[in-house]
Amino acid sequence: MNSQSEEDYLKALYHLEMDFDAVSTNSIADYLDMKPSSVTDMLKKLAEKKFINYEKYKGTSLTKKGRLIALSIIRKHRLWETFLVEKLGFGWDQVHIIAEQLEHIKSEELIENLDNFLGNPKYDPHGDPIPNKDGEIEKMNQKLLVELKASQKGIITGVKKGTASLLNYLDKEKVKLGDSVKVIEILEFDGTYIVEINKRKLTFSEKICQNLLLETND
Amino acid sequence: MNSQSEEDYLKALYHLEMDFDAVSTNSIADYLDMKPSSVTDMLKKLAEKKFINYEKYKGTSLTKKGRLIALSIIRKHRLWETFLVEKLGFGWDQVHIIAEQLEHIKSEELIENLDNFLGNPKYDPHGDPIPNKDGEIEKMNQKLLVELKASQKGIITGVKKGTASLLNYLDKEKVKLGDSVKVIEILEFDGTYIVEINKRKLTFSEKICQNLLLETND
DNA sequence: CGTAATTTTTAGTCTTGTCTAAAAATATAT
DNA sequence: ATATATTTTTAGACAAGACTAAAAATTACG
Ligand SMILES: [Mn+2]
Ligand SMILES: [Mn+2]
Ligand SMILES: [Mn+2]
Ligand SMILES: [Mn+2]
Repeated sequence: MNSQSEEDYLKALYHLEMDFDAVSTNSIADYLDMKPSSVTDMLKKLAEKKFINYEKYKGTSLTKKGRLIALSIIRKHRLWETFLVEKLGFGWDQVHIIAEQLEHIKSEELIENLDNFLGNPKYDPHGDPIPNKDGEIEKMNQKLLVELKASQKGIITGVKKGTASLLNYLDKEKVKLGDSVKVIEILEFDGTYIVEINKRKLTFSEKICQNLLLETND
Repeated sequence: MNSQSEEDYLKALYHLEMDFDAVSTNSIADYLDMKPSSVTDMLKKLAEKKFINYEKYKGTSLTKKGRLIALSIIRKHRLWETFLVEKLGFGWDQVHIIAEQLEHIKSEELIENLDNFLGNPKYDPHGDPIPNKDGEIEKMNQKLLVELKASQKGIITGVKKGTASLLNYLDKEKVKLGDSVKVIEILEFDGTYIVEINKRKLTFSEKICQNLLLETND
């Protein structure tokens, strides 16, 4: 069984991976309002348990195992928030702190019964999608890279149909699904994108940008 | 704010004070499945906070302050149990462990809203009275079935602690909380009770009679 | 490039809540 | 009443999870 603290770290990791390219020790410390040294200690523990990929000084990312745990906590959090608003009459702005505690209650059956009681809601009171019990979560905003403007970010989720060769190209460039992309600059005269992936600057033609799918957070 | 552990100790103290006159270090250790030395440590801390009266080697008792905290935890415990049974469809015997966690969620407003949502119930699914928010709790005229003599009557209000399996048995026999019981005959040689419930004759072993709680009118 | 600034990790401390082993106090029984 | 048994407390250890201060690695800049 994972501790409350471990669960909060994994959840933080999940949210930070959405918003920023690299998840740094300091960003976690900021997010959780803790000191970076405390974060380092916990990262070691989570790496030991194979919940994250962690290399000293190199930042960190969730493993599949870790992501599933994070999603199960987020599922609980959002179901409880829904309960608090729909059934107990709380305002949408009051429920987060309480759900922060309720999300750690241990009982598979409890959360499935709660889900059914609430009528298997798809979204929480803040409009965020509720992951299902297998950790599947609706992709909120799937966009093409070409739709992004300079400084916007996204996570690579796939390519458009009939463009398998693009996958090969990405592979060769060491770009994988799940990698974060940040638009650095868009060249005006031919629509070329300069982007940053894994701290490397890459150049994508307009055609590539028209076929590369991203998940964004707006 | 008190820790989960402190709250569990205070609740244990409250329950033990009901059943026994003096609350010994060992009885608390037994109840909470901990070592007596750990209990001593915690008793010092609770005494420091003025939640208990404690003198080395002399046993302990709750102060008014401590009793109020214990009752507020018991209130939460029983309201959550009621929620789990009434709204989420859990059985009597499944809810205690989950409520053991839920009772520690911190939010005054949460518990008041839950109380209203449930229609301000007076009793939990085990027939135990729910304290109000001022820590007032109904004192029941409760007896064990084994204390009744032939021809006496009572209303089933619950079972003693740690006898969840008895609840299952009663369920199977279609015996519910609130049912009236009349003692028809007590077999002398093994203490078996023949009782009438809902116009049906049932046979209860002595052990069952030692664990079945009734409300009587004397 | 080389130095300065920043980030991250290490080393060591603290608190909470548990434990074991042993000592001290109290209770029981001859 | 004294010896024995039981209960309770003390002393010391440990794990989790936080912190501070300082060292080490990385990144940024002149
Ligand atoms: Mn939380
Ligand atoms: Mn939400
Ligand atoms: Mn509890
Ligand atoms: Mn109960």
